[in-house]
Amino acid sequence: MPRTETRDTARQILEIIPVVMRTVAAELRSAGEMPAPAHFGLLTILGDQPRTLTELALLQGVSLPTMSNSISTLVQRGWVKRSSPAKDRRVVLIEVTPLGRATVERVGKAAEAHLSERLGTLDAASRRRLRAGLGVLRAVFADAPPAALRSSRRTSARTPASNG
Amino acid sequence: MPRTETRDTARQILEIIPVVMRTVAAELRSAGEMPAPAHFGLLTILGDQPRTLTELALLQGVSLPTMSNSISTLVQRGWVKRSSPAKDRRVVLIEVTPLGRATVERVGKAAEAHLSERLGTLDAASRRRLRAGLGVLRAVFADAPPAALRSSRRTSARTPASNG
DNA sequence: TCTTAACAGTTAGGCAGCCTAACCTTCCGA
DNA sequence: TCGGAAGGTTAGGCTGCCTAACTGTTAAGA
Repeated sequence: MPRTETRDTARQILEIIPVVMRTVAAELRSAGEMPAPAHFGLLTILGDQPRTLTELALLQGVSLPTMSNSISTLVQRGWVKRSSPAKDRRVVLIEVTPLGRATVERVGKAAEAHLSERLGTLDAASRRRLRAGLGVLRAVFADAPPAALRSSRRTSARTPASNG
Repeated sequence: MPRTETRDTARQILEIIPVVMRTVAAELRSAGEMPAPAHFGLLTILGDQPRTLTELALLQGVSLPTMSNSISTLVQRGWVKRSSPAKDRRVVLIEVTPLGRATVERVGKAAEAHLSERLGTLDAASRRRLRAGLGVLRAVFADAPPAALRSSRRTSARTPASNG
């Protein structure tokens, strides 16, 4: 990609993502008993299979303490539960509860309701572009975490360059 | 759009946006003296023309106190300055400083550098899809703020349905 | 076996963005 | 002139994110 095009894309991301984030967060807040946007992906990941804290931190790109605190919040609300396999008592396995599954479903519906208002004005082509673009974003930022799964932790689970 | 398609899009947004947000935030943090992601759009808006606090809050979809605090931060760093027009001394006009402009430029370059690594693996078609999708996101979330510019404030600058 | 290093997670402390409630100042219309 | 409306700021609180420091568990080597 030409340099200027990359620059432009970078600026677009910087301008738009925070706005989307705020909007989504506000809508979830207003919908009552909902997971924070940062926790929704977590519940979705856990919907597939139980995971350890370290795996989750790597997958989401946050530090271990942050993930530990996030999970504590989700546990408090009854959406996931911790368990320690007898095999290796250091690790903590996180599983989603039935209530957690129901909540993901509920959030999906609420988000759909809010979003359908906004998406209503779009033509079919724009909706297709939106979905395609989200797919690329996922590929770039979620499916291919920078240096995850082989970072050296103890300096956080992030890529070295990302440390504050 | 069919109901299930909207639902799916909503979930995609809920899963991906926070990850992108974290990644971008981490990269800006690691780059040193940079505006928070939430402040970048602000500087960009002010690059066009000076604005009042209320305008900025409406455009960005945040409450007036939040905008006031954000601006205080930017003032402290020397990126914008407050001024009161003699015409109406209630209002506060915010202008970007030369340093602020330079910073926007610097952030653009830093973001480009980080992003180009990630975007490097994409083929031309994917890059096009990414840009197109960002354009739609902007149209949906930024260019058409829900009920802004005609909300009744004192209950915040947000749309009534968005209040916590 | 015993000691030590590596590993998984938690706790403590701190920063930033977001919110509502309450407040101050300025403007304007009756 | 006086009271309400309008533009901002301050105070207090929540959450997510971080690093540093700590606890408990496992594994490896003398």
